[in-house]
Amino acid sequence: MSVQFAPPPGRLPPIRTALAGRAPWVPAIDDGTSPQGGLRPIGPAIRFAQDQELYGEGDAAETFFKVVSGVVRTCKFLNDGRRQIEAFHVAGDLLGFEPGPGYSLTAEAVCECTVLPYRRRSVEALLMTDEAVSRQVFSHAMRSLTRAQEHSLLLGRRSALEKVAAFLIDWAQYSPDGMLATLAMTRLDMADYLGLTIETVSRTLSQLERDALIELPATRQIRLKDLAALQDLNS
Amino acid sequence: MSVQFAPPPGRLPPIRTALAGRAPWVPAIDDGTSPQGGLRPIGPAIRFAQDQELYGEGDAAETFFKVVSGVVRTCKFLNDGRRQIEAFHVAGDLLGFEPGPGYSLTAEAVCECTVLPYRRRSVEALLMTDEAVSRQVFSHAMRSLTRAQEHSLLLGRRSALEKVAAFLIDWAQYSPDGMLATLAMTRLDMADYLGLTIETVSRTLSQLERDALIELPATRQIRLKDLAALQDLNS
DNA sequence: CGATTGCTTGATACCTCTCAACCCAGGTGG
DNA sequence: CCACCTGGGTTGAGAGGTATCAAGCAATCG
Repeated sequence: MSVQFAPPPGRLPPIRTALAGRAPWVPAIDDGTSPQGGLRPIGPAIRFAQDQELYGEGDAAETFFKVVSGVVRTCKFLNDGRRQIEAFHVAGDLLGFEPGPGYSLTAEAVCECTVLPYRRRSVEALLMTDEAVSRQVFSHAMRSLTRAQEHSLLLGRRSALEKVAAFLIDWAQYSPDGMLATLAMTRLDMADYLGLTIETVSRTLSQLERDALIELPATRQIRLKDLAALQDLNS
Repeated sequence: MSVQFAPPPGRLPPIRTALAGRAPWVPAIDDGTSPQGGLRPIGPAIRFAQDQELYGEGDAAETFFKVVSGVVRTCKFLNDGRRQIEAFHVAGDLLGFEPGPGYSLTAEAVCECTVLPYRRRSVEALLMTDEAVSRQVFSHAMRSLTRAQEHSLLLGRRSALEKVAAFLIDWAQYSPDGMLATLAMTRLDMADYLGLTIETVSRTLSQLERDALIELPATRQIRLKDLAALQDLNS
Protein backbone atom coordinates (compact mmCIF):
# COMPACT_ATOMS: atom_id res chain seq x y z
CA MET A 1 0.00 0.00 0.00
CA SER A 2 1.38 3.34 -0.99
CA VAL A 3 1.20 4.98 2.37
CA GLN A 4 4.10 6.55 4.21
CA PHE A 5 6.51 7.33 1.48
CA ALA A 6 9.02 10.12 1.88
CA PRO A 7 7.72 12.86 4.15
CA PRO A 8 6.65 16.05 2.49
CA PRO A 9 9.44 18.62 2.24
CA GLY A 10 8.47 20.69 5.21
CA ARG A 11 5.56 22.99 5.99
CA LEU A 12 3.19 20.26 7.14
CA PRO A 13 2.81 19.37 10.77
CA PRO A 14 3.64 15.81 11.77
CA ILE A 15 0.80 13.41 11.23
CA ARG A 16 -1.31 13.08 14.31
CA THR A 17 -1.68 9.55 15.48
CA ALA A 18 -4.47 10.42 17.86
CA LEU A 19 -6.78 12.06 15.39
CA ALA A 20 -8.76 14.98 16.65
CA GLY A 21 -12.39 14.62 15.68
CA ARG A 22 -12.40 17.38 13.11
CA ALA A 23 -15.60 18.36 11.44
CA PRO A 24 -15.81 15.63 8.81
CA TRP A 25 -16.58 17.13 5.48
CA VAL A 26 -19.91 16.16 4.00
CA PRO A 27 -18.94 14.99 0.57
CA ALA A 28 -20.65 15.30 -2.75
CA ILE A 29 -22.95 12.39 -3.38
CA ASP A 30 -21.26 9.58 -5.26
CA ASP A 31 -24.39 8.53 -6.99
CA GLY A 32 -23.00 5.35 -8.47
CA THR A 33 -24.69 6.10 -11.77
CA SER A 34 -21.34 5.93 -13.52
CA PRO A 35 -19.74 2.77 -12.24
CA GLN A 36 -16.26 1.85 -13.29
CA GLY A 37 -17.53 -0.41 -16.05
CA GLY A 38 -15.44 -3.54 -16.13
CA LEU A 39 -12.95 -2.00 -13.76
CA ARG A 40 -12.73 -3.35 -10.26
CA PRO A 41 -10.88 -1.99 -7.25
CA ILE A 42 -7.89 -4.08 -6.30
CA GLY A 43 -8.89 -4.04 -2.66
CA PRO A 44 -11.22 -2.66 -0.04
CA ALA A 45 -11.50 1.02 0.72
CA ILE A 46 -8.44 2.47 2.44
CA ARG A 47 -8.75 4.95 5.25
CA PHE A 48 -6.32 7.84 5.58
CA ALA A 49 -5.92 10.10 8.57
CA GLN A 50 -5.77 13.86 8.24
CA ASP A 51 -2.56 15.04 6.55
CA GLN A 52 -1.51 11.49 5.77
CA GLU A 53 0.10 11.02 2.36
CA LEU A 54 -1.58 8.82 -0.25
CA TYR A 55 1.42 9.05 -2.55
CA GLY A 56 4.33 11.35 -3.23
CA GLU A 57 5.51 13.07 -6.39
CA GLY A 58 7.89 10.75 -8.19
CA ASP A 59 6.70 7.51 -6.61
CA ALA A 60 5.92 4.69 -8.99
CA ALA A 61 2.38 5.36 -10.18
CA GLU A 62 1.04 1.83 -10.19
CA THR A 63 -2.12 2.59 -8.29
CA PHE A 64 -4.74 5.25 -8.68
CA PHE A 65 -7.66 6.07 -6.45
CA LYS A 66 -11.27 7.03 -6.34
CA VAL A 67 -12.38 9.08 -3.38
CA VAL A 68 -15.22 7.50 -1.42
CA SER A 69 -15.49 10.02 1.41
CA GLY A 70 -13.58 13.00 2.69
CA VAL A 71 -11.32 15.34 0.74
CA VAL A 72 -7.89 14.79 -0.77
CA ARG A 73 -5.52 17.51 -1.98
CA THR A 74 -3.00 17.11 -4.79
CA CYS A 75 -0.06 19.50 -4.72
CA LYS A 76 3.44 20.30 -5.86
CA PHE A 77 6.35 21.65 -3.86
CA LEU A 78 9.34 23.84 -4.58
CA ASN A 79 12.69 23.19 -2.97
CA ASP A 80 12.22 25.78 -0.29
CA GLY A 81 8.89 24.35 0.80
CA ARG A 82 6.56 26.60 -1.12
CA ARG A 83 3.49 24.60 -1.98
CA GLN A 84 0.87 24.91 -4.67
CA ILE A 85 -2.31 22.88 -4.24
CA GLU A 86 -3.56 21.93 -7.69
CA ALA A 87 -6.94 20.57 -6.73
CA PHE A 88 -9.15 19.25 -3.97
CA HIS A 89 -10.79 15.92 -4.70
CA VAL A 90 -14.13 14.91 -3.21
CA ALA A 91 -16.22 11.74 -3.31
CA GLY A 92 -16.40 10.32 -6.81
CA ASP A 93 -13.24 12.01 -8.06
CA LEU A 94 -10.34 10.04 -9.50
CA LEU A 95 -6.77 10.90 -8.71
CA GLY A 96 -3.35 9.49 -9.38
CA PHE A 97 -3.93 8.47 -12.98
CA GLU A 98 -0.71 9.49 -14.69
CA PRO A 99 0.81 9.70 -18.15
CA GLY A 100 4.29 8.72 -17.04
CA PRO A 101 5.79 6.10 -14.75
CA GLY A 102 5.71 8.32 -11.66
CA TYR A 103 3.16 10.50 -9.92
CA SER A 104 3.49 14.12 -10.97
CA LEU A 105 1.87 15.36 -7.79
CA THR A 106 1.73 14.55 -4.11
CA ALA A 107 -1.63 13.52 -2.69
CA GLU A 108 -2.56 14.02 0.95
CA ALA A 109 -5.70 13.67 3.02
CA VAL A 110 -7.24 17.04 3.88
CA CYS A 111 -9.39 15.37 6.50
CA GLU A 112 -9.99 11.78 7.42
CA CYS A 113 -11.03 10.10 4.21
CA THR A 114 -11.45 6.79 2.44
CA VAL A 115 -10.47 5.86 -1.10
CA LEU A 116 -10.73 2.85 -3.38
CA PRO A 117 -7.52 1.65 -5.02
CA TYR A 118 -7.29 0.63 -8.67
CA ARG A 119 -4.45 -0.87 -10.60
CA ARG A 120 -3.29 1.32 -13.40
CA ARG A 121 -2.18 -1.45 -15.72
CA SER A 122 -5.55 -3.10 -15.72
CA VAL A 123 -7.09 0.17 -16.83
CA GLU A 124 -4.67 0.56 -19.65
CA ALA A 125 -5.63 -2.85 -20.88
CA LEU A 126 -9.32 -2.00 -20.61
CA LEU A 127 -8.94 1.36 -22.31
CA MET A 128 -9.18 -0.22 -25.73
CA THR A 129 -11.74 -2.87 -24.94
CA ASP A 130 -14.18 -1.51 -22.40
CA GLU A 131 -16.09 1.46 -23.64
CA ALA A 132 -17.43 2.45 -20.23
CA VAL A 133 -13.96 2.49 -18.71
CA SER A 134 -12.48 4.31 -21.64
CA ARG A 135 -15.17 6.92 -21.64
CA GLN A 136 -14.99 7.52 -17.93
CA VAL A 137 -11.23 7.75 -17.67
CA PHE A 138 -10.97 9.95 -20.71
CA SER A 139 -13.71 12.22 -19.55
CA HIS A 140 -12.02 12.44 -16.18
CA ALA A 141 -8.79 13.56 -17.81
CA MET A 142 -10.51 16.16 -19.95
CA ARG A 143 -12.48 17.61 -17.07
CA SER A 144 -9.34 17.77 -14.94
CA LEU A 145 -7.70 19.69 -17.73
CA THR A 146 -10.57 22.16 -17.97
CA ARG A 147 -10.48 22.70 -14.23
CA ALA A 148 -6.74 23.21 -14.30
CA GLN A 149 -7.18 25.90 -16.94
CA GLU A 150 -9.76 27.71 -14.86
CA HIS A 151 -7.35 27.49 -11.98
CA SER A 152 -4.57 29.05 -14.04
CA LEU A 153 -6.77 32.01 -14.88
CA LEU A 154 -7.50 32.44 -11.19
CA LEU A 155 -3.86 32.16 -10.15
CA GLY A 156 -2.47 34.38 -12.86
CA ARG A 157 -5.02 37.12 -13.25
CA ARG A 158 -7.28 37.45 -10.24
CA SER A 159 -6.83 39.58 -7.13
CA ALA A 160 -6.96 38.16 -3.62
CA LEU A 161 -10.55 39.31 -3.23
CA GLU A 162 -11.58 37.64 -6.46
CA LYS A 163 -9.73 34.46 -5.62
CA VAL A 164 -11.39 34.06 -2.26
CA ALA A 165 -14.83 34.87 -3.67
CA ALA A 166 -14.41 32.26 -6.39
CA PHE A 167 -13.30 29.72 -3.84
CA LEU A 168 -16.31 30.30 -1.63
CA ILE A 169 -18.75 30.06 -4.51
CA ASP A 170 -17.13 26.81 -5.59
CA TRP A 171 -17.49 25.17 -2.23
CA ALA A 172 -20.94 26.51 -1.51
CA GLN A 173 -22.11 24.55 -4.57
CA TYR A 174 -22.06 21.44 -2.42
CA SER A 175 -24.60 22.83 0.02
CA PRO A 176 -28.33 22.35 -0.63
CA ASP A 177 -28.97 26.01 -1.37
CA GLY A 178 -25.53 26.85 -2.72
CA MET A 179 -25.13 29.52 -0.07
CA LEU A 180 -23.14 27.78 2.67
CA ALA A 181 -19.54 26.81 2.20
CA THR A 182 -18.55 24.07 4.62
CA LEU A 183 -14.80 23.79 4.44
CA ALA A 184 -12.81 20.66 5.11
CA MET A 185 -9.50 22.49 4.88
CA THR A 186 -7.48 24.94 6.92
CA ARG A 187 -6.67 28.50 5.91
CA LEU A 188 -3.23 27.26 4.89
CA ASP A 189 -4.79 24.87 2.43
CA MET A 190 -6.97 27.65 1.08
CA ALA A 191 -3.96 29.92 0.74
CA ASP A 192 -1.84 27.33 -1.04
CA TYR A 193 -4.68 26.59 -3.42
CA LEU A 194 -5.25 30.27 -4.20
CA GLY A 195 -1.62 31.30 -4.42
CA LEU A 196 -1.85 33.54 -1.33
CA THR A 197 -0.71 33.53 2.29
CA ILE A 198 -2.89 32.58 5.22
CA GLU A 199 -2.83 36.15 6.46
CA THR A 200 -4.17 37.47 3.18
CA VAL A 201 -6.89 34.81 3.13
CA SER A 202 -7.88 35.68 6.67
CA ARG A 203 -7.89 39.40 6.01
CA THR A 204 -9.89 38.97 2.85
CA LEU A 205 -12.52 36.90 4.63
CA SER A 206 -12.72 39.55 7.35
CA GLN A 207 -13.17 42.24 4.74
CA LEU A 208 -15.92 40.28 2.99
CA GLU A 209 -17.63 39.92 6.34
CA ARG A 210 -17.29 43.64 7.11
CA ASP A 211 -18.79 44.41 3.72
CA ALA A 212 -21.65 42.05 4.53
CA LEU A 213 -21.01 39.74 1.60
CA ILE A 214 -20.52 36.75 3.89
CA GLU A 215 -21.04 35.62 7.46
CA LEU A 216 -18.65 33.47 9.46
CA PRO A 217 -20.68 31.46 11.95
CA ALA A 218 -17.62 29.24 12.42
CA THR A 219 -14.15 29.27 10.92
CA ARG A 220 -15.05 26.36 8.68
CA GLN A 221 -18.58 27.51 7.93
CA ILE A 222 -19.06 30.47 5.64
CA ARG A 223 -22.48 31.72 4.67
CA LEU A 224 -22.80 33.67 1.46
CA LYS A 225 -25.07 36.61 2.21
CA ASP A 226 -24.75 38.39 -1.12
CA LEU A 227 -24.18 35.85 -3.83
CA ALA A 228 -24.67 38.37 -6.62
CA ALA A 229 -21.93 40.61 -5.28
CA LEU A 230 -19.62 37.63 -4.90
CA GLN A 231 -20.34 36.54 -8.45
CA ASP A 232 -19.60 40.03 -9.69
CA LEU A 233 -16.12 39.55 -8.31
CA ASN A 234 -15.83 36.53 -10.58
CA SER A 235 -16.08 38.81 -13.60
CA MET B 1 -13.69 27.28 -41.59
CA SER B 2 -13.71 28.52 -38.05
CA VAL B 3 -12.01 31.81 -38.69
CA GLN B 4 -13.37 35.21 -37.77
CA PHE B 5 -15.74 34.40 -34.98
CA ALA B 6 -16.49 37.02 -32.36
CA PRO B 7 -13.56 39.38 -31.94
CA PRO B 8 -11.51 38.95 -28.78
CA PRO B 9 -12.76 41.12 -25.92
CA GLY B 10 -10.21 43.88 -26.29
CA ARG B 11 -6.48 44.13 -25.66
CA LEU B 12 -5.44 42.77 -29.02
CA PRO B 13 -4.55 45.04 -31.89
CA PRO B 14 -6.60 44.71 -35.08
CA ILE B 15 -5.49 41.93 -37.32
CA ARG B 16 -3.08 43.12 -39.93
CA THR B 17 -4.11 42.27 -43.39
CA ALA B 18 -0.76 43.05 -44.87
CA LEU B 19 1.35 40.80 -42.73
CA ALA B 20 4.65 42.17 -41.67
CA GLY B 21 7.40 39.70 -42.30
CA ARG B 22 7.97 38.86 -38.66
CA ALA B 23 10.71 36.51 -37.71
CA PRO B 24 8.94 33.22 -38.40
CA TRP B 25 9.40 30.93 -35.47
CA VAL B 26 11.42 27.85 -36.25
CA PRO B 27 9.19 25.11 -34.94
CA ALA B 28 9.97 21.88 -33.23
CA ILE B 29 10.39 19.10 -35.72
CA ASP B 30 7.18 17.23 -36.33
CA ASP B 31 8.94 13.98 -36.95
CA GLY B 32 5.93 12.11 -38.21
CA THR B 33 6.87 9.09 -36.15
CA SER B 34 3.51 9.23 -34.43
CA PRO B 35 1.02 9.62 -37.23
CA GLN B 36 -2.63 10.01 -36.49
CA GLY B 37 -3.33 6.32 -36.95
CA GLY B 38 -6.54 5.90 -38.83
CA LEU B 39 -7.35 9.53 -38.34
CA ARG B 40 -7.31 11.79 -41.33
CA PRO B 41 -7.52 15.57 -41.53
CA ILE B 42 -10.79 16.82 -42.96
CA GLY B 43 -9.00 19.19 -45.25
CA PRO B 44 -5.71 20.71 -46.30
CA ALA B 45 -3.57 22.76 -43.94
CA ILE B 46 -5.06 26.13 -43.03
CA ARG B 47 -2.94 29.23 -42.81
CA PHE B 48 -3.57 31.85 -40.13
CA ALA B 49 -2.10 35.31 -39.98
CA GLN B 50 -0.57 36.74 -36.85
CA ASP B 51 -3.19 37.42 -34.15
CA GLN B 52 -5.91 35.78 -36.19
CA GLU B 53 -8.35 33.69 -34.20
CA LEU B 54 -8.61 29.95 -34.81
CA TYR B 55 -11.63 29.65 -32.55
CA GLY B 56 -13.21 31.45 -29.63
CA GLU B 57 -14.22 30.29 -26.18
CA GLY B 58 -17.77 28.99 -26.35
CA ASP B 59 -17.85 28.30 -30.07
CA ALA B 60 -19.10 24.88 -31.09
CA ALA B 61 -16.09 22.60 -30.78
CA GLU B 62 -16.58 20.47 -33.85
CA THR B 63 -13.08 20.80 -35.16
CA PHE B 64 -9.73 20.41 -33.52
CA PHE B 65 -6.30 21.12 -34.92
CA LYS B 66 -2.77 19.95 -35.16
CA VAL B 67 -0.12 22.60 -35.54
CA VAL B 68 2.04 22.12 -38.62
CA SER B 69 4.16 25.25 -38.36
CA GLY B 70 4.24 28.41 -36.30
CA VAL B 71 2.93 28.94 -32.79
CA VAL B 72 -0.63 29.14 -31.46
CA ARG B 73 -1.69 30.46 -28.06
CA THR B 74 -4.72 29.29 -26.11
CA CYS B 75 -6.08 31.72 -23.57
CA LYS B 76 -8.96 32.82 -21.40
CA PHE B 77 -10.29 36.30 -20.76
CA LEU B 78 -11.98 38.08 -17.89
CA ASN B 79 -14.72 40.62 -18.49
CA ASP B 80 -12.42 43.58 -18.12
CA GLY B 81 -9.99 42.26 -20.70
CA ARG B 82 -7.44 40.65 -18.43
CA ARG B 83 -6.01 37.70 -20.28
CA GLN B 84 -4.32 34.50 -19.16
CA ILE B 85 -2.48 32.50 -21.78
CA GLU B 86 -2.75 28.84 -20.85
CA ALA B 87 -0.27 27.43 -23.30
CA PHE B 88 1.71 27.96 -26.48
CA HIS B 89 1.36 25.22 -29.06
CA VAL B 90 4.11 24.39 -31.55
CA ALA B 91 4.37 22.01 -34.48
CA GLY B 92 2.98 18.60 -33.62
CA ASP B 93 0.77 19.81 -30.78
CA LEU B 94 -2.96 19.20 -30.76
CA LEU B 95 -5.39 21.85 -29.61
CA GLY B 96 -9.10 22.31 -29.47
CA PHE B 97 -10.02 18.82 -28.35
CA GLU B 98 -12.70 19.42 -25.75
CA PRO B 99 -14.77 17.52 -23.19
CA GLY B 100 -17.91 19.56 -23.73
CA PRO B 101 -19.81 20.94 -26.70
CA GLY B 102 -17.93 24.26 -26.77
CA TYR B 103 -14.33 25.35 -26.74
CA SER B 104 -13.18 26.24 -23.24
CA LEU B 105 -10.41 28.48 -24.52
CA THR B 106 -9.75 30.92 -27.28
CA ALA B 107 -7.00 30.03 -29.77
CA GLU B 108 -5.06 32.62 -31.72
CA ALA B 109 -2.04 32.61 -33.98
CA VAL B 110 1.04 33.99 -32.25
CA CYS B 111 2.77 34.32 -35.60
CA GLU B 112 1.84 33.23 -39.06
CA CYS B 113 1.12 29.55 -38.79
CA THR B 114 -0.51 26.56 -40.45
CA VAL B 115 -2.67 23.88 -38.87
CA LEU B 116 -4.42 20.71 -39.96
CA PRO B 117 -8.12 20.42 -39.14
CA TYR B 118 -9.71 17.24 -37.77
CA ARG B 119 -13.30 16.44 -37.12
CA ARG B 120 -13.97 15.73 -33.50
CA ARG B 121 -16.78 13.26 -34.04
CA SER B 122 -14.69 11.00 -36.17
CA VAL B 123 -12.13 10.81 -33.39
CA GLU B 124 -14.72 9.90 -30.85
CA ALA B 125 -15.76 7.03 -33.01
CA LEU B 126 -12.19 5.91 -33.46
CA LEU B 127 -11.37 6.21 -29.78
CA MET B 128 -12.73 2.76 -29.09
CA THR B 129 -11.59 1.07 -32.24
CA ASP B 130 -8.26 2.50 -33.26
CA GLU B 131 -5.56 1.89 -30.72
CA ALA B 132 -3.12 4.35 -32.26
CA VAL B 133 -5.67 7.16 -32.22
CA SER B 134 -6.83 6.33 -28.75
CA ARG B 135 -3.34 6.20 -27.39
CA GLN B 136 -2.28 9.43 -29.00
CA VAL B 137 -5.30 11.46 -28.04
CA PHE B 138 -5.31 10.17 -24.51
CA SER B 139 -1.62 10.76 -24.10
CA HIS B 140 -2.11 14.26 -25.45
CA ALA B 141 -4.73 14.96 -22.81
CA MET B 142 -2.61 13.63 -19.99
CA ARG B 143 0.46 15.56 -21.04
CA SER B 144 -1.58 18.73 -21.35
CA LEU B 145 -2.79 18.15 -17.83
CA THR B 146 0.72 17.68 -16.50
CA ARG B 147 1.84 20.85 -18.22
CA ALA B 148 -1.11 22.76 -16.83
CA GLN B 149 -0.17 21.65 -13.33
CA GLU B 150 3.40 22.83 -13.79
CA HIS B 151 1.98 26.09 -15.01
CA SER B 152 -0.17 26.46 -11.91
CA LEU B 153 2.86 26.03 -9.70
CA LEU B 154 4.61 28.73 -11.66
CA LEU B 155 1.67 31.12 -11.56
CA GLY B 156 0.84 30.59 -7.92
CA ARG B 157 4.18 30.28 -6.23
CA ARG B 158 7.01 31.71 -8.29
CA SER B 159 8.41 35.23 -8.33
CA ALA B 160 8.74 37.28 -11.49
CA LEU B 161 12.43 36.39 -11.72
CA GLU B 162 11.70 32.70 -11.40
CA LYS B 163 8.86 32.87 -13.89
CA VAL B 164 10.94 34.52 -16.57
CA ALA B 165 13.87 32.17 -15.99
CA ALA B 166 11.60 29.15 -16.33
CA PHE B 167 10.12 30.57 -19.50
CA LEU B 168 13.51 31.13 -21.09
CA ILE B 169 14.73 27.65 -20.23
CA ASP B 170 11.56 26.18 -21.71
CA TRP B 171 11.96 27.93 -25.03
CA ALA B 172 15.68 27.44 -25.26
CA GLN B 173 14.98 23.70 -25.33
CA TYR B 174 14.05 24.07 -28.96
CA SER B 175 17.47 25.37 -29.95
CA PRO B 176 20.24 22.93 -30.90
CA ASP B 177 22.30 23.60 -27.80
CA GLY B 178 19.44 24.51 -25.49
CA MET B 179 21.02 27.89 -24.85
CA LEU B 180 19.23 30.19 -27.26
CA ALA B 181 15.59 31.09 -26.82
CA THR B 182 14.08 32.27 -30.10
CA LEU B 183 10.73 33.76 -29.26
CA ALA B 184 7.75 33.88 -31.56
CA MET B 185 5.74 36.02 -29.18
CA THR B 186 5.71 39.60 -27.93
CA ARG B 187 6.43 40.71 -24.39
CA LEU B 188 2.68 41.02 -23.90
CA ASP B 189 2.24 37.34 -24.70
CA MET B 190 5.04 36.46 -22.31
CA ALA B 191 3.47 38.58 -19.61
CA ASP B 192 0.02 37.10 -20.06
CA TYR B 193 1.46 33.61 -19.98
CA LEU B 194 3.48 34.28 -16.83
CA GLY B 195 0.83 36.26 -14.98
CA LEU B 196 2.84 39.49 -15.07
CA THR B 197 2.79 42.83 -16.89
CA ILE B 198 4.94 43.67 -19.88
CA GLU B 199 6.88 46.18 -17.82
CA THR B 200 7.80 43.58 -15.23
CA VAL B 201 8.83 41.13 -17.94
CA SER B 202 10.99 43.77 -19.57
CA ARG B 203 12.57 44.86 -16.30
CA THR B 204 13.25 41.27 -15.32
CA LEU B 205 14.97 40.55 -18.61
CA SER B 206 17.06 43.67 -18.19
CA GLN B 207 18.04 42.57 -14.70
CA LEU B 208 19.01 39.11 -15.91
CA GLU B 209 21.14 40.77 -18.56
CA ARG B 210 22.78 43.11 -16.04
CA ASP B 211 23.54 40.10 -13.87
CA ALA B 212 25.09 38.39 -16.90
CA LEU B 213 22.72 35.43 -16.83
CA ILE B 214 21.49 36.17 -20.34
CA GLU B 215 22.31 38.21 -23.42
CA LEU B 216 19.79 39.98 -25.63
CA PRO B 217 21.20 40.09 -29.16
CA ALA B 218 17.68 40.95 -30.35
CA THR B 219 14.41 41.41 -28.56
CA ARG B 220 13.21 38.02 -29.75
CA GLN B 221 16.56 36.29 -29.33
CA ILE B 222 17.77 35.56 -25.85
CA ARG B 223 21.00 33.74 -25.22
CA LEU B 224 21.37 31.92 -21.91
CA LYS B 225 24.84 32.71 -20.65
CA ASP B 226 24.57 31.02 -17.27
CA LEU B 227 22.20 28.11 -17.52
CA ALA B 228 23.10 26.79 -14.09
CA ALA B 229 22.16 30.05 -12.42
CA LEU B 230 18.91 30.15 -14.34
CA GLN B 231 18.12 26.60 -13.35
CA ASP B 232 18.80 27.47 -9.72
CA LEU B 233 15.96 29.96 -10.01
CA ASN B 234 13.73 27.05 -10.97
CA SER B 235 14.13 25.57 -7.50
C1' DC C 1 9.14 61.92 -43.08
C1' DG C 2 5.34 61.21 -39.51
C1' DA C 3 2.72 57.47 -37.39
C1' DT C 4 2.52 53.19 -35.31
C1' DT C 5 4.09 49.21 -32.80
C1' DG C 6 6.92 46.93 -29.65
C1' DC C 7 9.93 47.62 -26.09
C1' DT C 8 12.49 49.84 -22.22
C1' DT C 9 12.96 52.72 -18.29
C1' DG C 10 11.58 55.83 -14.42
C1' DA C 11 8.60 57.43 -10.54
C1' DT C 12 5.11 56.28 -7.72
C1' DA C 13 1.18 53.70 -5.75
C1' DC C 14 -0.71 49.80 -3.98
C1' DC C 15 -1.43 45.11 -3.06
C1' DT C 16 0.30 41.31 -0.87
C1' DC C 17 3.91 39.36 1.98
C1' DT C 18 6.61 39.19 6.16
C1' DC C 19 7.18 39.34 10.89
C1' DA C 20 5.02 39.70 15.12
C1' DA C 21 1.65 39.66 18.70
C1' DC C 22 -2.48 38.00 20.26
C1' DC C 23 -6.82 35.25 20.77
C1' DC C 24 -9.40 31.13 21.20
C1' DA C 25 -10.57 26.25 21.63
C1' DG C 26 -9.12 21.81 22.78
C1' DG C 27 -6.15 18.65 24.93
C1' DT C 28 -2.98 17.34 28.57
C1' DG C 29 -1.20 16.73 32.92
C1' DG C 30 -0.18 18.21 37.51
C1' DC D 1 -9.90 22.20 38.49
C1' DC D 2 -6.66 24.88 36.57
C1' DA D 3 -2.25 25.88 34.41
C1' DC D 4 -0.12 25.04 30.42
C1' DC D 5 0.67 23.89 25.76
C1' DT D 6 -0.45 23.46 20.96
C1' DG D 7 -2.65 24.35 16.61
C1' DG D 8 -5.47 27.20 13.97
C1' DG D 9 -6.94 31.70 13.16
C1' DT D 10 -6.99 36.90 13.34
C1' DT D 11 -5.00 41.38 13.34
C1' DG D 12 -1.38 45.04 13.07
C1' DA D 13 2.87 47.44 11.35
C1' DG D 14 6.08 47.68 8.05
C1' DA D 15 8.62 46.09 3.95
C1' DG D 16 8.85 44.69 -0.57
C1' DG D 17 7.51 43.19 -5.06
C1' DT D 18 4.75 44.10 -8.80
C1' DA D 19 1.40 47.16 -11.07
C1' DT D 20 0.31 51.59 -12.83
C1' DC D 21 1.13 55.72 -15.24
C1' DA D 22 4.10 58.15 -18.06
C1' DA D 23 7.90 59.25 -21.09
C1' DG D 24 11.15 58.03 -24.47
C1' DC D 25 13.53 55.08 -27.99
C1' DA D 26 14.18 52.11 -32.11
C1' DA D 27 12.39 49.82 -36.00
C1' DT D 28 8.94 49.41 -39.39
C1' DC D 29 5.50 51.02 -42.38
C1' DG D 30 2.77 54.04 -45.06
